Formats: sequence, C-alpha cells, structure tokens
Amino acid sequence: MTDKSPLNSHSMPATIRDVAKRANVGIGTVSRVLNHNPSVSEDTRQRVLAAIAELDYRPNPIARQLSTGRTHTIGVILPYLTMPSYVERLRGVQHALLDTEYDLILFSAGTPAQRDTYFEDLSRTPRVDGILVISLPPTDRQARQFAASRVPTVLVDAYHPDLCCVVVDDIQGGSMVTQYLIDLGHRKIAFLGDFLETPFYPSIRYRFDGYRRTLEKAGIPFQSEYLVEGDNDRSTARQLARQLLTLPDPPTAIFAGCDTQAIGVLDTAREMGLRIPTDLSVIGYDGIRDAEYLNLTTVEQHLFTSGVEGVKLLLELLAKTTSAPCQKYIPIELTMRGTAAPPIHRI
Amino acid sequence: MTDKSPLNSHSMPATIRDVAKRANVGIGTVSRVLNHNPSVSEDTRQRVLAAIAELDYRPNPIARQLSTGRTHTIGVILPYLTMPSYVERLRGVQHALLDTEYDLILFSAGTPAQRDTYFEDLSRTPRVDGILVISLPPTDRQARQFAASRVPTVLVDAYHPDLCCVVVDDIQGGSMVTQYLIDLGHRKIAFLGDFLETPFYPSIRYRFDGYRRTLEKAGIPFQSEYLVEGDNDRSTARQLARQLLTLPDPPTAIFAGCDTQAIGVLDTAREMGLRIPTDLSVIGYDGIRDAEYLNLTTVEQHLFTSGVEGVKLLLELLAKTTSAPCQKYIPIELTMRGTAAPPIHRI
DNA sequence: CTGAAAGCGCTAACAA
DNA sequence: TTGTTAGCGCTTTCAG
Repeated sequence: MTDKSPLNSHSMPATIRDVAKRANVGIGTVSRVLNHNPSVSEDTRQRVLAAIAELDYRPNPIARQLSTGRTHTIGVILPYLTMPSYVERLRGVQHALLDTEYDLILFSAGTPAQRDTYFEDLSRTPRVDGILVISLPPTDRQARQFAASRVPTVLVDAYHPDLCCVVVDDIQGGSMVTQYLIDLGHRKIAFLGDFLETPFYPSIRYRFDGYRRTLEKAGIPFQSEYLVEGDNDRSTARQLARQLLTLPDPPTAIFAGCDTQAIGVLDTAREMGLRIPTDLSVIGYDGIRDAEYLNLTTVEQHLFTSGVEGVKLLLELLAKTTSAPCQKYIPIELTMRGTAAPPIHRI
Repeated sequence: MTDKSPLNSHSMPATIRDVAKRANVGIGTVSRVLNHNPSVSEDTRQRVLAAIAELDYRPNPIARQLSTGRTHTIGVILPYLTMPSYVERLRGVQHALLDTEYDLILFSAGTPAQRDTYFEDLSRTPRVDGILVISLPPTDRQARQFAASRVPTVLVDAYHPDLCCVVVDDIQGGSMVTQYLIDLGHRKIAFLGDFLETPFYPSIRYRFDGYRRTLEKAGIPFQSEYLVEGDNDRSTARQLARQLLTLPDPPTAIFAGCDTQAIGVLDTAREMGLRIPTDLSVIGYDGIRDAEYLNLTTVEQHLFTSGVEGVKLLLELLAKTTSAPCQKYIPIELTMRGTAAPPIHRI
C-alpha cells in the first residue's frame, strides 16, 4: 500500500529531528537556526527555514526549558484576587512584563497553607526564572529560603530585610491621614482596620502606628473604643462603622485601613442618614479606582506603579548575578477629595 | 583535604539520582514512590522517603512535564485586564481551579497581534494542558486551529461553532433592557456602546440587535442619532453621553453596552445636573461589582460563574477524549435598581 | 517488587 | 560551517 509518505499525517507534531531529516542537515544545525546562531551558512539556513515552514514546526518549549534551565516565565504569588488593590498591582506587573520575553504564571493563594506551599515549591524548583510576591509577607524562614534559592525574588507590598522589596512608608501614611484630620479640627478620630495582630498582612499595623503616634504627638490620647478591627471587606467594615457610630460619644472622623473598608464606612453613614463630610469625615488608604468614583479622600500609594517597579527590580536581578537585598520606597501622597472636612462642632 | 562529602554543599538541587544513590535503590524505584505506585515494598518506600527528606529533594516539574507530556497547567488568554468584567471572570476561573491539580498561566493580550501570537503558540505547543479563552473571539482560521489542536480549548464570552463555549444570549439581553424601558414608558431610547463593526468584541453587536428589534417590534422607529459608538472606556462614554444629551431632542433613556460605559453616562448626567432616574434613565450591561455600589440597573450576566463554568467544561474535555463542540448558555437577568424609571413627560 | 535502559525534544560541547 | 553525542531530570517499559 501507500501511506508510507514521510510524515504529514496529522498525528504527532513535528520535532526537531523531523525538520533535520527534511532539510538534510544535522539536528544541531536546526537548533542553531532556531537560536539565531550566526554560524550557519545562509544557504542551509534557508533550507532549514523551508523545512520548518513545510512541517509547520514549532519547538517544544518544555524541552527547551529542561535543556537550558531557563523557563522565560516569572511567577507571581498573590492573595486570591478579592481586593481591588491586588488587581491593580497585578495590572502593573502585566504591563511591565508586556515587552519582555517573560510570561507570567499566576499563583493565587486562597489560604495561608496554599501560600506556604507556593513559597516552598517555587523557591526550590526551576519552574520559573523569577518570583514576584505581592502583599504576602514571608516568615523569616521563608525569606531565608527565598534568599538562598537560585531563583531571584522580589516582594511587592511586603517587607523583609533579607529580600528585595518594593514598599511604601505606612507609618508616614498613617501619620499623614491623622495629621490632616487633626489640622482639619478633628479630635475624635477613629481607626477602622484589619486585625492588627494578623501576620497575613502587617501593613495595617504600621498605618495604625502612624495614627497612634501622631495622635499622641498632638496631645490627643488614644482611646481604645475608637479602634475597631475586622476582616478586610466591605460588609465587615459596614458593621464596624456602625459600632463606631453608635458609640455614646461617636468619632467625627474615621480613618479606614484601606479603601474597601472606607467604602463600607460610607455605606453605613448613608444608611444612618449621616452627611459626608459634614457629619462625618472618612479617609481611606490605597488609591483604588473606586476611590475616585466615590470622591473618597485617601492615601494614594500608586498600586500600579508598585507592580511595575517590582518587575523592574526583578528584571535587574535576573540580569545581574548580584542579589543583595534592597528596598525601593514608592512615595505616597494624600489625595484630598470630598469625604473629609472640618467637624461641625469644634471643641 | 576534606570536602569530599557526598553532596550537601548548597550547590545544585538534589536529583532523583541522588535520592536513589542515597537510598540504595534504583532510580525507577524512587520514581515509583514519587508517583504513589503501589508496587513498592513498604520497607524500601520508607527508605526512599527518608532519603528524600534528608536531601530535601523536590522533583523537577519541567523534567516531569517533558517526560509525561502533561503540564498540569491551563492557559488563560484574555485581554489586558482593563475591564472589571475580565477580572471578575478570571476570579471565577481561579476559584474553579483552586482544588484541582492545575496551575494557571495568564496570557494577557494587550494588542490583537499579541492575541494572535498566543492563539498560535498555545494551540500547537505542549505548554499547557488546556486553554481557556476569555472575551477574545477567534477567527475561523484560528478556531479551526484550536479544534485541530491536541490541547482542549474552551471559549468564555466568545462564540464559535467549532468550539466549546460558555456564552450568554446577548440578543435576549438587549431585548430585555429595551423592553423594560419601553414598558416604563420610554420612547426615546438611545444606545451607547463599543464600535459595532469591531470584530475584537462582537457581543455588543448582538446587544444592539436585541435593542433594535425590540424597538421596532414596539413600533418605535430606530433613529440613527440615538446610536453612538466609541471605545469601551468610561471617559469616552462620558463624551458620547454628552453628545446624546445635547441633541435637540435628547433621549429619555440610555442603554449602555456595558457597565463601565453606563458609569460614564452617569458621570455626564451629574455634570449636566440631570437627576437620575427622574430626568434620565440609564441601564448598563454586565453586573460588575461597581454596579451594585452605584445602584445601577443592569443586565446581570454572572461573570464569575462564566469563569467557573468555563473551567468545568475544560476539565471535562481534559478527562474525556471526546471534544465535540458544545455551547453552554448562562442565563442572564435584568437587575432592577435605581437608575431606571418612567420618563417625566409621557408622550 | 525492583533495576536497568530507553526515551521525552531540545541545547551545547566537541570533533570533523 | 556542520554532524554527532552527551546530557537536562524524569517516567516507563522490560527483564529479572
């Protein structure tokens, strides 16, 4: 019978060997033209190119990865995409990766356990050429592992002295907000945020520290009933806000640990018929897109930029062999919009 | 000197061979315990496990991929994450992938060219076990390629007869909105949306068709000045809305092709001092999170669910060998909130 | 139950 | 300039 035709049956994809055979060259030569190695005569190069086209051949990236040890991929580990801020940072990462040779594998950690698994696996396995960790602070042990690992790592929105990180001065941020409110004339300033003792996202702790210090520097004693803590979502924030606003002596201003929570506060204020900012001042933190929609006064921390800078740093690490830990601080600024104003009754 | 100790210097990571040596077994045996192959005596299994622990060995996933031909990875191709709807769908995908063995590689296509490259590469290369395409309709040629490919593919929010897809009935959606407005008493209903002839995202075309048909069925002639087209972003929508609202005979209701555009319309209405919904009714399409914040009447198309269903479908394809194209329709519903009401002056 | 050996598809060092 | 060969680290027959 027939059907002994070389290949071309739509079975297996062509390999480098098929191409070599077809072009009457060695397998090494094909590899050379694939990798733009100049030591190939123009003549054979054309022959190989023709064979590639005829066979519709594409190199197997996995095989290439195994052989070279490089994956052309960077891994991004971040929390499950619930918060707008994560998305915005990820956007920055994607943007910065756009015209590089790197693809992006997304590892989103729904649980601490999963986060730990990713930390473990990626740092000691050649799956990716570099790692970007977003909003997920590693423990000392994990940081050591990253540092010892062959794969460069940078932290975005997380800090560890052993690693490269892109961060923001959260103490300053907390101070700015508080000072601004004080300058506006507020004395009864509450803090509503994530659990202070949760190690999953420590930034809140610094924001709170900035708040507390500034308060005390201004001679305003910190009052524990003006501190409410809870999960980092809008509906929890609503409840916490209600708790604050039904106090015998309610605050005239609320500093929310993040914009999402600030939005929850706004919800409650509306429900309770409070006018913003007349009856209540609200300030958030992050600078997510919705903050602009809602005319929310907030601390702009340039989320998108943080992603971009994280990638830049990682790219540098990938280029050099050096890997001394370094910190890059992204400046923050208070964006004054419509949700903060002087209180009605000055004391 | 010394330093001739077997390994343990923090140079290269341990390989399966190191483990085999250390456990005094063959390399195949190690592989067996790695893969939970039952034909290993408990005794040697323990020995191997011990060696693994001592050497802190982790199998190289790349090598495993090359050897088995499976990557345990699914590729998601979607537009650059500018629209909230993409993010919401991606969330659904992530969620559904959470307790599967699959990781997720994200290919975000900033440009049509990049999209085409991804389509090409992924469909004919063993980089991923399955592909999920979101909001990116392939051409016939590309669809054929996907269908012929060894790697199962499903389309989410995109339709092609040759492929499996998760979609929504956009004609019906367009109808629902229009009929609702008509029932409310509107006669001057405008349509504001993405360019109708852009093949990059054809859904808008169907929504428009539903709008137009329903209008005509109700005996309301379509007026071309009530159709405005432009890029799919908030600020463009603002301008388009202004164009509509400064018409000699402005519409009493605007149907926006997506929620982001509806929000732009809301912006302009506010700028112009129009009360919503008294002076103007606005209805969006998508059901993004902000729609709820803003109390926007919209067509809820269950974005998150679409991602989940896409993964489910893909998982089925991955399990079976069958791959007959199939469509899964996700039901949509009109969510009536506060931005649509009867017009002031009934005709 | 286990060891040895043959790949997976490619790159890179080494001769020719 | 080119072909050949030896891996990359793992899985998987195939004998034993």
